Amino acid sequence: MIRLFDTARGEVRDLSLRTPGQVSMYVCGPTVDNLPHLGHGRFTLVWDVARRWFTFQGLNVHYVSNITDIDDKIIARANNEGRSDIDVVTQYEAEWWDAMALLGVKEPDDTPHATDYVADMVELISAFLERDVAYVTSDGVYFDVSTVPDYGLLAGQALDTLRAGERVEVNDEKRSPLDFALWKNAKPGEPRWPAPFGEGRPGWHTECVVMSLDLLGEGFDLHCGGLDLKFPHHENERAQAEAAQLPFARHWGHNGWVMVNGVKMSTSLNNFTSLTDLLARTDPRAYRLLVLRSHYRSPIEVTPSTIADAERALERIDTFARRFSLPVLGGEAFEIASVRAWEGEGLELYERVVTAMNDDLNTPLAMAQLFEAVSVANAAADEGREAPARRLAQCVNSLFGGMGLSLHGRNDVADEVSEALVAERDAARSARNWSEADRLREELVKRGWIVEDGPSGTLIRKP
RNA sequence: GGCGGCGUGGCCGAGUGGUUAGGCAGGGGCCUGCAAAGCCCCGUACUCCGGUUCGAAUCCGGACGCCGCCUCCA
Repeated sequence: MIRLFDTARGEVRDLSLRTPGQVSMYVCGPTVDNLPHLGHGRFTLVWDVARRWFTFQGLNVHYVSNITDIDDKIIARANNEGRSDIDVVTQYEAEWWDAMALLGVKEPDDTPHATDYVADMVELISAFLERDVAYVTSDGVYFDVSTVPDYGLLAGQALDTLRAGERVEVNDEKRSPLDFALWKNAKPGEPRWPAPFGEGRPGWHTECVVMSLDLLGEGFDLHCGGLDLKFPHHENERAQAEAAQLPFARHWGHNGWVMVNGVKMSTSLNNFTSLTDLLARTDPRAYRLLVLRSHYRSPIEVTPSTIADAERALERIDTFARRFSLPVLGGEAFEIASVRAWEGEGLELYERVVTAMNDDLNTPLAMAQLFEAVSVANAAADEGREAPARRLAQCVNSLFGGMGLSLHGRNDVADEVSEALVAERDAARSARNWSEADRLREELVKRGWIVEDGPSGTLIRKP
C-alpha cells in the first residue's frame, strides 16, 4: 500500500484510488513567460519520480500537466520586448520542453494549454454568475469565497483568520480581499476571448480546475504542485469545484521548494537560477540525484557545492555500472525493468526500497539502501563472487531506473589510434616496462581519456 | 496577529524510544609496478534547559534561532 502526505488532511495516509490499479494525477505546470528555474526543475522531478514509482509498482498512471500560455506576465514581457504574446509563449514553451527532456522528465500523457479551454472556462464562470457565487466588477469577474463554507481547508485556516493577515488591497470593488479573479477584462491591445460578461481572458485559478476535470474526470486521485501553490491557487481551484458541486482531487501533494542561501527561490524575489543554465553545465542526472537524496516535502539548497556532491556520488554509481556492464536504462526500459524476477539479496533490497518509497516517497532512505547495495555488490565481486554480485547489481540498476535515474555503464568506443595506444600499453605492462606504460598512459590522457587498469588490461573512457 | 515547517557529525541528508542510515569530504589500512577504482577501519552528531523512562536525536514542557504561507510564485 502506497502512503502519501495529503495536504487537505495534514497527514500521511493511504493513497486511496478512484479506480483500483489506476492513478489519475494532475500536476500544475509552468507559466511560459521566462526560462524555467530550479524550482520548476524540482517539482517536475519530484512528481516524475512519483509517477515512475507508481508505474514501477504496477499502477496505470494517467499524468496530466498543463501549460499556462495566457497570463499577465506573458503579456507584460510581450509588451516590454515589442513582441506578440504568442511569440513569447512559443519560445519559452520550447525552452521548457528542452529542459524537461534533459532532466529525463517523462512527457505528460496530456498537456492541456489554457488557451484551448477558454470556452469551457467561460461556461463555468457564467454558471457561477447565475448561481450568484461570482460577481462582476469594472475590471472583471470575481469569485465570492464566502460562498464556500470550508474555504481555507488547504491553508489550514478559516476565512476570518486568513483575512486577518490580508495585505494592502488595491481593488475596493471586491467584496472580500480574498475574492479572486475568474476573468480579467481586456485592456486595449491585450489578447482577448469573447464572453457574455465582456471580452477578456481567464484567471489562472480557473484554468486548472477546468482542465483537470476535463481530462481526468470528477474525483481524480492526486493534485500536485509546489508548496507555494497550496494557497491560494489550489485553495481557489478547490473552491470552484465545490461551488460547481463537482468532486475534486482525492489527495493533495505539495513539494518543498528550492532555497537560495536560506531564502526561498522565487520569481518575485528574482533570486532564481535558470534550470536551462544549470543543465548546460552539469550532468542533469546530478540534479535528479540531489532531489532524490532529500525528502520531497523538505526544502533543498541547490548550490555549486551540493551539485558537486551529487556529481561525485553519481560517479560512484556510474563506475559501479561500468564494473558490472549494466545496461543503460531509459525510456520504456525503466518500466520493463520492474518486471524482473526479484530473488535473494536482490529481493531483500527490493523490499526495503519498496517499504521506503511507499512510505510517503522516502527517496533518501531508498537511495541509502541502494548505495549500501552498491558496496555489498562491490565487496562480493572483490571476493570473487561474481555471479551473485552481478545479480544484485542488476537489481540496483532496475531500482534506480524505477526512479528515473539511469546509470551510465558503457565504456566509450575508442578511435583506432587510441586503441593502438591501449594495445602498446598493455604490451609494455606485460614486459614490465613501467616507464613506457606510464608514458602511454599520459598519451591517452592527453587524448581526453580516463585510464584505468582492470583485470584484463587497460580500460579507457571519456570523463 | 493567525497558521505551518525546521534546527542531526566538516558539508548534504535519513531516522518517532534501545539495534550501521547513506553520500561527499578528511585520516589510516588492504589491493595495485604506480595511479585510478574497489574493499576494510576511524573520528567529530543530534540548538539549549528541564521532565517522563531502566533507556530519548526520537515523547512532554519551556527557551533560543531560522524559514515559509496569509500577495504573483513550482
